[in-house]
Amino acid sequence: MNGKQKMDTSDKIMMAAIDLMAEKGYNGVTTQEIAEKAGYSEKTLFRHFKSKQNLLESAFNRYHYAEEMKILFQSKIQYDLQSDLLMISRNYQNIMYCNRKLILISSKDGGNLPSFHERTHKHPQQLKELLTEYFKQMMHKGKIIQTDPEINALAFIYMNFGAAMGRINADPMLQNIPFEKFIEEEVQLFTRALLP
Amino acid sequence: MNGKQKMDTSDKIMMAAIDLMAEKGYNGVTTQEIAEKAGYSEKTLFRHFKSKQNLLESAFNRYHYAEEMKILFQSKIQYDLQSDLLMISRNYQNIMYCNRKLILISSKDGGNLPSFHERTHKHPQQLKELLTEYFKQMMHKGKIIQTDPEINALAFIYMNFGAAMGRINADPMLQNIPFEKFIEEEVQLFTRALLP
DNA sequence: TAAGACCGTCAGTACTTACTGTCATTTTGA
DNA sequence: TCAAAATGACAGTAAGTACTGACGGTCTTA
Repeated sequence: MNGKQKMDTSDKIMMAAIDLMAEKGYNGVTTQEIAEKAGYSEKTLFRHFKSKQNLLESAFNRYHYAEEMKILFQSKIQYDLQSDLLMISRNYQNIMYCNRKLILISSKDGGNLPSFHERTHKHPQQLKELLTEYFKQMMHKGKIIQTDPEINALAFIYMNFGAAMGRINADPMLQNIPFEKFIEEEVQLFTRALLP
Repeated sequence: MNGKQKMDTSDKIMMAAIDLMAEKGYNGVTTQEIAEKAGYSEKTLFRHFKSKQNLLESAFNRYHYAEEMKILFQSKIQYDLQSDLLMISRNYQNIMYCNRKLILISSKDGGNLPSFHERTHKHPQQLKELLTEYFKQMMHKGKIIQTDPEINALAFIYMNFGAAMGRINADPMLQNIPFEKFIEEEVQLFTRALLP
């Protein structure tokens, strides 16, 4: 097989699948529709993927963007509250935006597709632990006030999660505000709340 | 028709439909399954609802809990930041929790079901406007610092939205923390950030 | 030019599923 | 106790859908 040619076809089909499934859900889209959107016949779709489920799994593996938060924490933390939170928030939002369509599919059909939910819920858990540990250290250094570090981490994550979902769903509430500005102000709000 | 008896049957079927659709999505559940879960035959389901779509719409109308945020603001605001935010947050979380299954259905199949997305996105928009206006007034009274009231409103809503989604999806991150405590701390964090 | 990789068309299979019709049975209320 | 209402059992229809097989065409490459 040529490789390049086949890769192009597979890619087009996978992207079409992601687009349509993000919009209408796994069960809301037919293999016929996916093939048509990709510009191929349904037969070709099944020549490249052995089943509809296999198509989704392949697409997920191919286009799932995962950045290791742990490395980020180890390498870029400066123990300056504002710049650290800004760095974390920007990276989180970047990951969420890169994976936005997979996130939509996961939120629609996560219950049905087995390995899906697991992989989309491992990262947040890790982030919470890293962030909790970070707040603990900052408290120990006397750089932030004494508060529950776990709850602070949760609040920060949930605020970022809410904003990410708003952006993904094109929330009209966000229309008038540049997203980057929202992130900066959100971080500043947190900073004011936690600085001694 | 008796009315009472039929209402019981209809209710059971609607609740079964909501339960299953919240779990597996509109297209992931069959009328057969719904009827069985409700304890009736599929035929009876179609005697009470003319179609699957009609069943969902009826269930939505019957069980959609809508509290007027506007009235809440008009009657219960005291212009004390901490108690006001706590009241707003508790009410918001209450509405989200009452509608949790409908919210799940809406997030899965909102794209397909026409009138759905509209009705689940009108309230947040109104809340944002009320909250923005509230922060403006608080700034004018000198009770909070000078910041962008719209962004503050957004941040507060998104943090609450994120937490609500976490609770709805039984997020393991929330396991160790009583939800009410999280709400209180979250409000306190906001209060510290905005008080002069 | 010949072989092979890739694709389209079309017909078709097997299964699911929303929805209906018929008739008998049970439940309910006056 | 009787009539009406509600339900179940079962068979069946029509449409949709994932997936396959057979054949022929086109394009690249050696």
